[in-house]
Amino acid sequence: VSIATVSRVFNESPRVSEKTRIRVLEVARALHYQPHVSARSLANKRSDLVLAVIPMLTNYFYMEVVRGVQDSLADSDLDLLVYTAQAPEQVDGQLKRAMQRGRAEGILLFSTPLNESRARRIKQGGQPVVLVDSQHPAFDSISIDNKSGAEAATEHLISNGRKRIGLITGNQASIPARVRRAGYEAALQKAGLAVDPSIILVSEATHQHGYTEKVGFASMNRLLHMSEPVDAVFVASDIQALGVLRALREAGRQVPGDIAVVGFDDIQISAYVGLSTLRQPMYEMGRKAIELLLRRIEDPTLPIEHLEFEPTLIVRETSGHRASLPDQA
Amino acid sequence: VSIATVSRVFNESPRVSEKTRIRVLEVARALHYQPHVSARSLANKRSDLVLAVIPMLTNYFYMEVVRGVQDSLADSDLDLLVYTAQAPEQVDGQLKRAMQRGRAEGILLFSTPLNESRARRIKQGGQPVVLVDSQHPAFDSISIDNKSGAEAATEHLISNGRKRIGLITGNQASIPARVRRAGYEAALQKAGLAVDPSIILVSEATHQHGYTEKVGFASMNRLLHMSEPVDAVFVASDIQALGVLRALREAGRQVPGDIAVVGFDDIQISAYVGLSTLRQPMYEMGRKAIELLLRRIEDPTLPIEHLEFEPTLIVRETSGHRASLPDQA
DNA sequence: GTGAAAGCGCTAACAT
DNA sequence: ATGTTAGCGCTTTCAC
Repeated sequence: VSIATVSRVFNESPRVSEKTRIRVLEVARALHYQPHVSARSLANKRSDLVLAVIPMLTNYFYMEVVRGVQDSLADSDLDLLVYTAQAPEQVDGQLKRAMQRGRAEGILLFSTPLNESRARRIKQGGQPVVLVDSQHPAFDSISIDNKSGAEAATEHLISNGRKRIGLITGNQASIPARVRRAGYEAALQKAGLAVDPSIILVSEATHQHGYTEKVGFASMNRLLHMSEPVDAVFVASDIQALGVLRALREAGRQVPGDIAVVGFDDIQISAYVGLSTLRQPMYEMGRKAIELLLRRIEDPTLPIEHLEFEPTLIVRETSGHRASLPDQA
Repeated sequence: VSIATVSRVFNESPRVSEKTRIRVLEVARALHYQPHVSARSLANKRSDLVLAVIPMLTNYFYMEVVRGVQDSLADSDLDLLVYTAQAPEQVDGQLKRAMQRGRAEGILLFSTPLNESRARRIKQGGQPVVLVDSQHPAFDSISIDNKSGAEAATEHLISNGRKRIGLITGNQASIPARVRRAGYEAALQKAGLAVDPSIILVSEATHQHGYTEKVGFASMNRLLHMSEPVDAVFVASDIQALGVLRALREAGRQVPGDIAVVGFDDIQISAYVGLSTLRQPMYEMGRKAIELLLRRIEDPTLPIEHLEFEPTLIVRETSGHRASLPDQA
């Protein structure tokens, strides 16, 4: 019963005889011995910890991503330390806290646009970082192709025979909001349809970047009171789309008869209300994020990688396939 | 520029002159010096970590509780380590992993019924543990009063003038499922109504203890095909209630006209579909859980505390107040 | 294959 | 008010 030997046993060193190995293990169990994590990590210079900095964990999108993260992590001996904010403004604080803890194997940073100062601070930490749902040239990232998603949504509505398609989206301070708008406009132009700014409703709200049920409700009502009515709306987020549907219901409009609606995100509720939308492969993104992070931890010299997932169009009741007239745009 | 002094500065010891304090801080910042967490915690014998073992983090209930937990933690200097399972069977594994990490300040164990062997193993760990959404005499716990909630739901239906109230609940292996049933029966008896086993539908499913949309759908259909129809259903979980509502819709029944429905949990979707239900104060439970844990950490000799929250009835559209006939039961 | 000993970066008691 | 020193519990050369 030595001491270095015990260490060797617990680290599965081959340089220990089967006999003593078993003996040590037995005694350890009898004594309820547990190697001390901090001491290990001090001697090792590794922490077995992955940090996740998440705005609004309470969001279905993040939950699902975290589920993927956890599943991936389960195969390794890494544990997950979660820092959540209640609002984007708090992200910086949580990030600082996470970086202070330092010495984590790596950090997953969710949905946080990186300006140069932020990027520099993070680089300085010297820890591997993977960006989830945002991008920056200096870091590995996992994101989704918002533009092509928005295009797909809009094209779907066009091929449904819709002629006047409105857009309801979030605050243009949000990058996804801008990109989704770009995709919408691109699809219209590709189809030779006019882009009419009067039916593009961009939220001015800062709370949640305007991605709320309320904003959707109000925006749809504005759209309804316009002289030249729309026959479809692409709503850049499902949560807003819920408000849109409520406005339509209260106004007595048929969906998709009078007006078709397509959202974005495929949050959990969407399936229940029959909302057509674009699904992001959230779980897969979580798995991939850890994969990227582990790869980077193993070899920090690897070239930076940007993975972009394609959202997939889910057609439900709010945008049923219309008896399509021959398309003579 | 000493060394112990630096330590003192970072631990805000009063025994250091303002002058050197500032000088140390400056140099530290210039050098990007960060105290090493593992070394601290080794010397300190404290880890600044709280562990949470959660089955199915991806569940709205847990998310909300975790939100409360995180908010409470934000005021302290503790961080949250999350262990999630994908299924109750995995909880043991995750719990073991959590206990192995050991040396956490404390553990929050969610929704995990403790048999004696499990309880003993946990006690052995010697760490403060707070049970959330379960109970055991040997540990502090936070739970909700399922019985009185179920009673409230049933009484609400009775006072609505409903005469024949069915019950749809989960697998009786689940304690909440059993307790909610007991509450339902108690309320009926109190009102002098008969308890009819033929309209009490208990799920046999093991997956999620039968708390799924599918099970709700199937159960309601069975209820619909009985000779003596019900005029109300108390569904012991909102997720099942969603299935119930779908079954009703597909059968062309009016809600609450023909049949009233009350769920339990108040998951996020419930507000959108107008489901009457019982809300658990999830966020508050999270905050309280940390409060209890911190108290216990500070003074392990404190008497064990069991906090029981009352769920509150939320009346929405699926159980509108009927023009109530004079109650002459 | 096993033990002795140095050291990981910090804290805390002690000394000054 | 500051420096010196002995651990905290482990890993890891380096001997044997």
